[in-house]
Amino acid sequence: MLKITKKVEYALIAVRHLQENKDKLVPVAEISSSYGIPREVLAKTLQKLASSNVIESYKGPAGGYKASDKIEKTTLNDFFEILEGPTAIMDCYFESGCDHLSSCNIRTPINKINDSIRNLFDNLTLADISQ
Amino acid sequence: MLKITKKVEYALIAVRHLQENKDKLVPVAEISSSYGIPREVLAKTLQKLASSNVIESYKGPAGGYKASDKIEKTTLNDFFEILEGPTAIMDCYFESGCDHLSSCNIRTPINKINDSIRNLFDNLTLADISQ
DNA sequence: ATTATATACGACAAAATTTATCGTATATAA
DNA sequence: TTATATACGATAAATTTTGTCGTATATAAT
Repeated sequence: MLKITKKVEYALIAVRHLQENKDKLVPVAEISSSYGIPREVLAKTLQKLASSNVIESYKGPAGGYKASDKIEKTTLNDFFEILEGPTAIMDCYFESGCDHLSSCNIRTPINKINDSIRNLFDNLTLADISQ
Repeated sequence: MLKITKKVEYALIAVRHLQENKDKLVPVAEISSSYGIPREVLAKTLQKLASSNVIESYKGPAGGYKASDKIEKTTLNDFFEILEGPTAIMDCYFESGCDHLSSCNIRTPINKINDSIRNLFDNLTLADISQ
């Protein structure tokens, strides 16, 4: 439990690779083959980061991705939410539809844990964890 | 991702129930039926907490569980690890056997995130999140 | 002693989620 | 026009989580 997904793992690998290759456009295939990541999975992941402007995409031959200016200041919370949706240790924190709400005795604990984690990830940027 | 498991959810519910019923021994069936939790799953979960002395167990008729003295001071990290093993956002943090270690470029980020989460959970007790 | 009730524990099945693959469309530099 | 790269939805495979079943052990009450 409390694991990150492969998507996020791949995204972190890609981001670091882009940060280390700021001078050029890097195609998905380069990252995919360098680290043994399935190409299509990585491609979709980078598409999400691109549509949120964490990275920039360029189509066509000699195209690829590059880190955007925004990348350093992106918080872990934003990064995770771009890829996986709202950060929450239980779905009921965001979704409705719990049958047991009236008898639920862990609302306070769950909220406290959630808030602590969100606070942590809101205050850690991609730059912070790279050093 | 970063979800807690049902096991942990059930354990939290049970712990809170025991804390609210310190005057008696509570059998699994009581908690199981009160909150709609599968009996066997809850039973195994409570067995783990009992063998780690977070709660105390008593067999036989009129037996059941009760909160131990230790319960208030138990950290979230200990609580989670009793139920789920080591806290880590990626398996490679504890296990060996990664094929890509040499080309791994996210060791530092993964370690930083992990350490931050562990630090958070080491400094939050069951008492802290209940208030 | 016997019985009823409760915890203890391992093996396995079902369900849900994550991960990977496939097919097609679109943009663009050469 | 062609080759190369991103964009995106549908579906299949793999893994993990969740739940069930069967059996053993302890103990209070009769």
